[in-house]
Amino acid sequence: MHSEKKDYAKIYSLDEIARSEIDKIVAVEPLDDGTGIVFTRDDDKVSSQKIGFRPFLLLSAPVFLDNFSGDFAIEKLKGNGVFSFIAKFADSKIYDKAVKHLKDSTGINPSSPKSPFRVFTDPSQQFLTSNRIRLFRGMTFREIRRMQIDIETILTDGYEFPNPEREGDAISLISMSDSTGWEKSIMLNHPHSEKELLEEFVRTVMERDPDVIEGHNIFRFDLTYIETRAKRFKVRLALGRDKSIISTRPSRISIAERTISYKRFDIFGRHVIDTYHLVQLYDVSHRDLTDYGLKSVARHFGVAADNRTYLDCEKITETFRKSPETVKKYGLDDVRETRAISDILSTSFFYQAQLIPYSYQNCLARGNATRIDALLVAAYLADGASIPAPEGDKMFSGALTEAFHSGTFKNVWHCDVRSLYPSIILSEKWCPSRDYLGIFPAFLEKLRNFRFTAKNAEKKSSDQQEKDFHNSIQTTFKILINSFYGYLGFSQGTFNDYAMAEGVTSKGREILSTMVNFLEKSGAKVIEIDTDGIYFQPPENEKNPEALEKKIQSVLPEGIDVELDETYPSMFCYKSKNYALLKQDGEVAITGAALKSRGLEPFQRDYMSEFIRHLLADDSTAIEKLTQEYRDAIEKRKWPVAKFAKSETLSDSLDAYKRKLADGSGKRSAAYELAIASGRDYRQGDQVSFYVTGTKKNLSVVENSRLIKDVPAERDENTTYYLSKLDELYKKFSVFIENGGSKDEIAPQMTELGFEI
DNA sequence: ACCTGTGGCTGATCAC
DNA sequence: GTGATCAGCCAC
Repeated sequence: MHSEKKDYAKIYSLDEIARSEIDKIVAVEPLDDGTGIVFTRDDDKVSSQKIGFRPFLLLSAPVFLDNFSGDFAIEKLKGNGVFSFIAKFADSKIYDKAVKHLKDSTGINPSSPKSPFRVFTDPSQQFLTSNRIRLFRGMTFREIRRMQIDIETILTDGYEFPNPEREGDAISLISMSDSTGWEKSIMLNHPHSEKELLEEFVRTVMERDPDVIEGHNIFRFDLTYIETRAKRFKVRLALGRDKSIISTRPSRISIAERTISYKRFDIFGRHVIDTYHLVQLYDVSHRDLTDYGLKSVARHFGVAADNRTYLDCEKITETFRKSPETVKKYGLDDVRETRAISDILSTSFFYQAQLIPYSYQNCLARGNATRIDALLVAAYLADGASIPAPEGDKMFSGALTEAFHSGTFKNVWHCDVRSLYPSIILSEKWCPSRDYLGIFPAFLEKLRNFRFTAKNAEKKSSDQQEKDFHNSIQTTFKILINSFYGYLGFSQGTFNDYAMAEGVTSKGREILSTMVNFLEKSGAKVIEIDTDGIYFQPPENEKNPEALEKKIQSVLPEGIDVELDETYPSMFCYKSKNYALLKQDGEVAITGAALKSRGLEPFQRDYMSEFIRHLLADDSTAIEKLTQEYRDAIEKRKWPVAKFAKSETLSDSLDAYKRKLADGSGKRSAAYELAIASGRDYRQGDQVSFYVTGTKKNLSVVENSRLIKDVPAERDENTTYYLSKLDELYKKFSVFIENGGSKDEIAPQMTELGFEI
């Protein structure tokens, strides 16, 4: 056993935030008979126990259930929350009837903001909340058993993409592995038939009895495919811990501005995790992945299998016929990479599930603010306290951001405030207006202290495994801490508080302004600011960053900590939120949508990146040479067409797009039109890569574009169009080329920065 | 059934 | 051509 195990509970005392009456729970399954099953794991042994489950709902007054007959009890909750009565039902059947009764008798939908009753639609949330239990308490990530699966398929001759509905397609291989290092391949013709292959798969899952099943794109591809084939061969996919069949329903996950529809699979007593979702969630905050494919992501995290073979769908069919062993190796590489990616990305969700009353699978599917809400509401109910209703949506202002100067600058320093918004909330001792127990600030403070402990433990630890463990905990708390501010402005947040949200951002603007004013007074040249950070040239006589940090700190309020973390030989500032930095080690870091957006064609991104590199090095000759090279390459079609292809994500389904066009609320878009014309099953969230054809400089892109996969033998990308794009870029950035100095563009005056120090 | 926030830049379409 | 509007992506 690792030492991390025994220390864990003591160091972080998660009980202070949410108690769990039972340890080492790996899954819960509420049933409809007034009980629920709790699965616990002790090393290799999984046990189950039945405990009571009385589904509940909240009411503003008992009168709403006066005419409802059924086995239930109403209790009064303390405090002044609107929902001050809790109705507890004997079982879910009665509960469901009561919900229907409330809807019918009042004509009000419980999800409407003015509803006099509140229901929690997630049964596992109710079960965890009402029984005061949480998943995984007292366990470390390596103690649960996670299985990875991946399938390969055979294509019917003449087809490019797999389709389980086609008679001639088939699963050729199921590759499996788990967190103990166990691996297995089930191959077509080894069990003889595809039916036997599926049966062997079901047997193996039940035998290995994993708590979690993972896969890359497992919802959209692997499980969907397996399900369809199993139906065809009448194989029962009895993968549940109660031998029940895997179930599905349409669901959605929202990741940043995108909402991805997917077919959700649920397995009784287990969790299904898609690393494809994990990868996209990760990319929201990091924005450093080129694409979300398994191989490319594995490379990005440095976990790609050694001597990996790369095969596309058609190749796999052919290769499988000739050399099944090659495909077997390929499949095992896939599950190993999936496991490695999940090791990195799912850990923080595992630890969140120890606090939040959601199943592990739901912890991933729900958003940050929703998870915080579940945590806060559970704490109130655990205390027998009434629950307020969210306040109505209001607009409020955010952070200060501005580029005071544009051009290139030598010797640029950066400072920022550590966790600005959480620090403001804590140092001001602010509390959301309806949080009468003061749980919001109390939890925020605890989480901050836990994180501090975890960071120290990580630093002190010499054992890599222990270091990783503390780092996962640290990251988990960081995510939760940062969600607290956003929660204040969340329209569905039970304790949302727009005035407080505005107070936080306003104080943030004041603090940033104080810093800017101080720096300018000291003789620094402030270049760019955003929310909590400042890029500036230090005062001429200032050589010591640490000394300056102390000076800035001295003008800030108690509890607000500034960090002068880096100095750069040179910076190119383009516009607000768009700049490039030359680091001490020679690396160039580019920030901002205008300079590195994935929406740009690769040739534009590459050109800008090199242009900026030369700009930072003051090398105008290289820029001229670069531009000439690019012109030449475009004219003579020296690059693959992919270099000119835009990749766009379809944020709507094709049907939704058509509907918007039809009712006049939408505009035509090349990506959607091409997706529709292709006849392929494009869905919301899919990527479309296309390039512009034709010969004219100005033309309608919608009417002159082609999918990248349809490039004809005779190249037809519109060189005139792309040359003009290059010219525009050159024009846009060449104004910043100047011999030996910075071209200082218009410097908009600080208008809102009226805080004197 | 699902949902953290605001601020900012750019290119494409479309009405004028 | 020009401005308004929108979608998409990004910073924090």
